[in-house]
Amino acid sequence: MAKIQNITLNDIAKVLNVSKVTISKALRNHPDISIRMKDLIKKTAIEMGYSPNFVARNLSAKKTNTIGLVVPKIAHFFFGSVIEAIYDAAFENNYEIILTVTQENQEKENKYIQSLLSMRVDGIIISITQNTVDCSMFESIREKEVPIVFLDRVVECGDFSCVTVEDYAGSYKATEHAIKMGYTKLAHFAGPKEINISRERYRGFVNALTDNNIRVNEEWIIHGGYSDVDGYNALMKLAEAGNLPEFIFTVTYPVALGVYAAAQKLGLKISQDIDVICFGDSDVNRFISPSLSCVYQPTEKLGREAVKMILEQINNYENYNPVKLELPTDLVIRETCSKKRITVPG
Amino acid sequence: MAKIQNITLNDIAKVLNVSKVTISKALRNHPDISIRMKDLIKKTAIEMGYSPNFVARNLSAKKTNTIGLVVPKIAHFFFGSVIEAIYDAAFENNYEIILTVTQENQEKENKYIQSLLSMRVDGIIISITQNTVDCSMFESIREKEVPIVFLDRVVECGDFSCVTVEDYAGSYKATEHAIKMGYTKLAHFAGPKEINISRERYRGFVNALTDNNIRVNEEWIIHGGYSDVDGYNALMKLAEAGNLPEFIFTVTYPVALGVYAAAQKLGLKISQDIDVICFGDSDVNRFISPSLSCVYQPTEKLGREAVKMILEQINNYENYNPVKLELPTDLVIRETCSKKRITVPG
DNA sequence: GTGAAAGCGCTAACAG
DNA sequence: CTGTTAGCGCTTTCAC
Repeated sequence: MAKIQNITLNDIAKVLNVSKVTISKALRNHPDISIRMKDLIKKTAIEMGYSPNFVARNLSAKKTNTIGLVVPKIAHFFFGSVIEAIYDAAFENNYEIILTVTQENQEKENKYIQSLLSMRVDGIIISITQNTVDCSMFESIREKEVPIVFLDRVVECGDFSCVTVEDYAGSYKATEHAIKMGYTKLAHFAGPKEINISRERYRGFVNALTDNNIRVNEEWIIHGGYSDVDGYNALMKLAEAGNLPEFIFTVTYPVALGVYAAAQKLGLKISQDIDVICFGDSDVNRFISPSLSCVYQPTEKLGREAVKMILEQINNYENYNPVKLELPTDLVIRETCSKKRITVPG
Repeated sequence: MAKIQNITLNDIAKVLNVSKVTISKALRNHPDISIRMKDLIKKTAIEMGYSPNFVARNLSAKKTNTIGLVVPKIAHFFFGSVIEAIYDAAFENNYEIILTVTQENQEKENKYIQSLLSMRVDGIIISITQNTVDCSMFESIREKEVPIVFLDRVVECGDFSCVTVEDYAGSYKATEHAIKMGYTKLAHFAGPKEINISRERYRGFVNALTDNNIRVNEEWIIHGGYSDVDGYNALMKLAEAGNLPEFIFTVTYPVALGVYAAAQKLGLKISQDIDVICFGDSDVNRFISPSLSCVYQPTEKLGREAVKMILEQINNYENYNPVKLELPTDLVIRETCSKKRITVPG
């Protein structure tokens, strides 16, 4: 429209009677320009209210200093804190983040990736949806030679860089802890089978059982999603079947919250009647009652490592080899599953 | 680097032996081009793996189809859900969101706004930090004629469009409810005095008291931040002073969580010894025990309205007049503050 | 219906 | 140290 035109390099150049190249260089601190000139130019640029046009700069430089970020959710503690860490790390390295949220929808995921590609981001960090099975998009990204790093949820195919946490070891530890507390009837409310994180957490649970000579009861392994309703429904289902476990290991903290809700509905006391540990900490785990023990994931580190990885790839795509980094997890015991159980014989 | 070049309009043009203008028009469904030609062009574009270059397009079109979003936090339920709503609304309208997170830091806020301006976003939606007092940035945005909408937290100066919720009425309702439940010793853990939302919530609390002939005890009004530690510290402080209220109205839900934690530490039973209502719902309010009553904010609507407003402004900047929209809030009573209190005389 | 020319604002390469 | 030239990939007139 009749919008006021932004000041351009040329405008400054005219005022100062030099060429726009000089202005451009001065503003970017190019060594070519004398200090006095730089100071003068910077001063007038500010006075004139100059705002560099990144669109033009990016087109010309064939680089955007921008990282595309694709996540399934945002109103979830895990993603919220990973995203914050990624933003911080990017900020420190003078990169912008373009965040997209897929809402666990693969179609959206594809559209967003295409947008990011069209925006010519320098690289992409992605945590795939729980339904992402088709890999063609990622292969085409590889063909286009766009750096990519998978975060937490990784794709099965191809050889890509990724940062994950020790899902297997974390689950194993948590489950073993429950066994040591004296539980023998253990359930697992698991996630979608297709996703690496659910599968590894499931494996950790099962192996901890078999290693301790406890039979795995298939009825007590319920696959669902990652949200509270999944936990709620799962416990309700077990209650209906009239076959309750003593302990539940849940794949995420929202699932555990669902268990709390269902337990209240059923008149079961968490920790006394039925005990719980979940994978993944959150801001509220320590506030709910009884406070919720969990497998802690280093979200801050996860985000920062992802940024570090993508930058390395951006800065040296030629000689870059995919790296798979797995960060350690910790068992954080709060009130749930904290008391040794006195086993009452049969 | 030696990166594989992206396919350009020219590349497609050469293959098809037409001019790049024809390709450009066809791909954008311009009526100029015949249907047959369009189909052919679109088909080959896909075959060749063409990815339109938005950077070039934006530079040429002087429009980016992009909205800048500035928020103080992201790992917080309120912002998480507002942001998701904004993304959804933008997606439906074919706009991209560029999200920036200030971490309640005004310096970062300024830097991010400058970046967004340099990226030539078509408009900005912002929720300011709890420390933002300097208004010069927003005046300069107005001068640059960049559309802007304030969301929830608004700036005091100037006449800008904004979407907020009924902070005053919501607080008033909540406080009045507590009074009706029989409480006479009411406290308010408030937010920073400078921010509109804290101030309105504070006003609602105070007016509900005075309208019901209850004296406002200044000791029971504690100004702090919006996080759990603030709630924790506030209750601890009151406990030390040995002068506990019966009821606390907190400015946010994290502050209430802090109160829960402090109460546990102090051996006080929430709801029995000390009751609580908070402003703002979250995914966990109903899971904690006792479940937390609150003033519900329509986050989804808030986000969608903000997008609607900014689009209206973008599409018609000339004749646009600032709009101030205030969305209604609801009182959601769960377990806390749900039982009529039998007042025991002195 | 199609295309040639010009330009968006900036940077890189090279010449002075 | 400073400036000239060319071009990034696309869209917008305006001719044909």
